[in-house]
Amino acid sequence: MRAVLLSFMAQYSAQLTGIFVALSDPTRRAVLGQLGKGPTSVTELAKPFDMALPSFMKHIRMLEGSGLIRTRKSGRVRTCALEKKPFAVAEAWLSAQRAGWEQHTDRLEQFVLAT
Amino acid sequence: MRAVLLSFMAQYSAQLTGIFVALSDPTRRAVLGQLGKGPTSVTELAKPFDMALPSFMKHIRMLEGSGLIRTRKSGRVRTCALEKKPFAVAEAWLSAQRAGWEQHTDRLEQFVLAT
DNA sequence: CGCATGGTTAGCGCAAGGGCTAACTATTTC
DNA sequence: GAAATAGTTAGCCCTTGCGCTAACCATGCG
Repeated sequence: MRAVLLSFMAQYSAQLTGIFVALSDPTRRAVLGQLGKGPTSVTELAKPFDMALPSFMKHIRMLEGSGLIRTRKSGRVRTCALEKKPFAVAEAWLSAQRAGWEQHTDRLEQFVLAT
Repeated sequence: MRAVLLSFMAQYSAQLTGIFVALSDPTRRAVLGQLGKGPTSVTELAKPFDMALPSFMKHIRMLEGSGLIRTRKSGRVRTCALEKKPFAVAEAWLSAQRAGWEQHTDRLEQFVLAT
């Protein structure tokens, strides 16, 4: 029961870590901004950046690994699309922090914030 | 004029990078959660973590470097306190993304998101 | 004064991040 | 079928992140 909660927390924390790591690079943030306009192929996405394709692909893989984008290959072209849920996860953590500033009363919340 | 905007964008992007890097570590997130309850000394903050002090201090320095906390030493004890503005910066970027999903019309916004 | 407490500095080790080139595979397209 | 296009794989380099120990101030207290 408590073990279940702890395991949930561990996964949640790992997911948060992945998301924030992904967001911590300007190239990846720019890619996300671009994908906000709609699904795009890798080569198309890479165009604005002065970077070799393999390097760029690492960013794509990292974005996909964190769940921030979804990717599908049809024919020889891989198309990337935004995945919106992880953004909500990040926003939720931030607003949980904010919530913590105001009231320091809820014990479960304290446990969550502290883990 | 345009150069000014570009320079602003560069700093903004660097700040965002710093913030997300800082948030991408579980220990640092936990510290922030703790600091939500009020200012705390380094040793006090370090207690829950099975980590040597110098290692822990690196996290503190990184949090301070990103602007997420403020730090002041009086006597032999260094006290850390939350700095709330950077949280707003992160939230602003996330909500700008969200805004980008809905309408792709504002040209300045596109420029901002893409940089 | 002398010792405990709270940080700090220096240096070391390992893993991961972010970039590259070279070479290769798998589709289209002409 | 040959050549261009779109990714992929492998391997290398260098920097940074995150942990450690050992040794060193600096302050507070008995």
